[in-house]
Amino acid sequence: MKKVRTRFAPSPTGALHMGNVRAALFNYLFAKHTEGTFVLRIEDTDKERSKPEWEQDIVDNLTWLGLEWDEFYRQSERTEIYAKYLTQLLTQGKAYYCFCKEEDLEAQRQDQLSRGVAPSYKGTCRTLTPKELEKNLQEKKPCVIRFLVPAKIVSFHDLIRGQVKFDAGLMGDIVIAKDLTTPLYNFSVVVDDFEMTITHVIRGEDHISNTPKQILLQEALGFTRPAYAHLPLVLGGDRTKLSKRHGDNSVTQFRIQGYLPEAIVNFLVLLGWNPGDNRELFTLEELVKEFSLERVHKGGAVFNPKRLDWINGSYIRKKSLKELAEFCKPYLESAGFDVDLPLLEKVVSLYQERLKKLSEIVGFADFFFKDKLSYPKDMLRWKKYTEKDAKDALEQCENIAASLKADEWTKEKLEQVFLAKATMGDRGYLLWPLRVALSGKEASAGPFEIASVLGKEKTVERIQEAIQLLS
RNA sequence: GCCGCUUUCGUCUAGUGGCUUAGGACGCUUGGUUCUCAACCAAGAAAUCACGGGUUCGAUUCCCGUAAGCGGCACCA
Repeated sequence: MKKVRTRFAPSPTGALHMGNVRAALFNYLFAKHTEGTFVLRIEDTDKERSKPEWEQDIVDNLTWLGLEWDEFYRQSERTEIYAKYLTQLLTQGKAYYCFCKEEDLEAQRQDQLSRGVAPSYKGTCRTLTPKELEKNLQEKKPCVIRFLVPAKIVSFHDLIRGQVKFDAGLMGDIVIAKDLTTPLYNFSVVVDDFEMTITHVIRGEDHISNTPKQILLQEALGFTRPAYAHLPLVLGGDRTKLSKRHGDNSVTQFRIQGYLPEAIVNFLVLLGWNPGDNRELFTLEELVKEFSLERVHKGGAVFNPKRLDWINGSYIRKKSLKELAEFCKPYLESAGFDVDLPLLEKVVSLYQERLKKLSEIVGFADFFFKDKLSYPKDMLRWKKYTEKDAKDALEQCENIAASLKADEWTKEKLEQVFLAKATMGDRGYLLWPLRVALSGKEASAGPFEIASVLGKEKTVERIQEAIQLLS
């Protein structure tokens, strides 16, 4: 059997977004599943809209996600190849120059639309005589190159959808290039997929109506036809195609918020695919082993951020403390804290199971890095107890803390000693004010956990500050 | 408007004619644990399988319509 070759072909006209990544991922998985080749092809034929920084964004994020490509191409570097095939079509009479003005075309389109006909080019320049053509070219009239679309029914087998049929007679002669050195999407794709011997074209469903155009072009050029698989769309909450309207869905944005690459991959693969059993969590390697196009869905899937959070949280819980500390460090630093890694490891151990995304570490654990805490006095009071009770509890804490030796300063020992020595109604009587005094928050890790990380000196200091607040 | 695709709990989905009183996960609710928040455990609510008609002894599963939704209809990709 022929070796599988797939490609991910983004255009660098914007940041890589989640919809793109899902397409990239499925191409990657399908190729790697059969030990095939995964090609990254930058489709930068649109000179105005393509920008190097967007290409960089694509490259960086794919790398970060672990979707490494085996071959890399840039369409802007392949103009001679397109020119060659363009000339071929022109000389064979399968393509022709069109001198129609854009505004005329637009008027035509509007007219067709209002009459309820499918808008398509009528083929005015198809019948230009050689003399007219010569004259127009000599006068350097603005023109484009159109493909003479044969009026026939095009049908193809889609690996996900089965047989799909289109009537090419309805689409009119499409523009395939602005000139010999400026090919357009539908043309460059066909040439490249052939030249790069792509065996499987796996792309979003939004390309399904481009497929017949590309097939006709292949036939005109004498190319072989790759297999097609059109993926269901990734949708926003309103069930329309995921786009800027739904907010910033760039990979970079998710990365900044502290989503892990393995979580993004795991989340995305489950949008339109499943292994057929109840498993939910997969590594990229497992996915490579399990993936198959047969199990890909037909219907679009809504991007559900809550589910991403859950998956991300479960990956965060799998990280070692060392890794997690390193991941969290930049967030605290950009919040203005000086971060010592060994300390951070301890801090992170308290919050590992609470984090849904790395950026949350700042809101959870900032109090470990602050010199002075600030919180309302009333926060120290717990439920039925009074401020006086809180003060009493804290004074007991101060005494107990002061009595402990430095080498006894562990979570277990602290808990044991505090609970044994203090006189209290219920645990909350002591634990709530102590926890608030140490963290300045209504929700946090337990007071003894915090104290063990904070150390004796800082713990006593914060207890005293709380007492003062209550005095 | 035309062409195409799609349709199982709010969401992601299992399900390939009887094993289904339609299963799992996220989210949600309640309880356990508990000083709080998470995590964890347990329980619960949540889908007349879009609708109508066939085929069949029997349809979520097969066929045909209808509806709705979405996608495409560029000198963007």
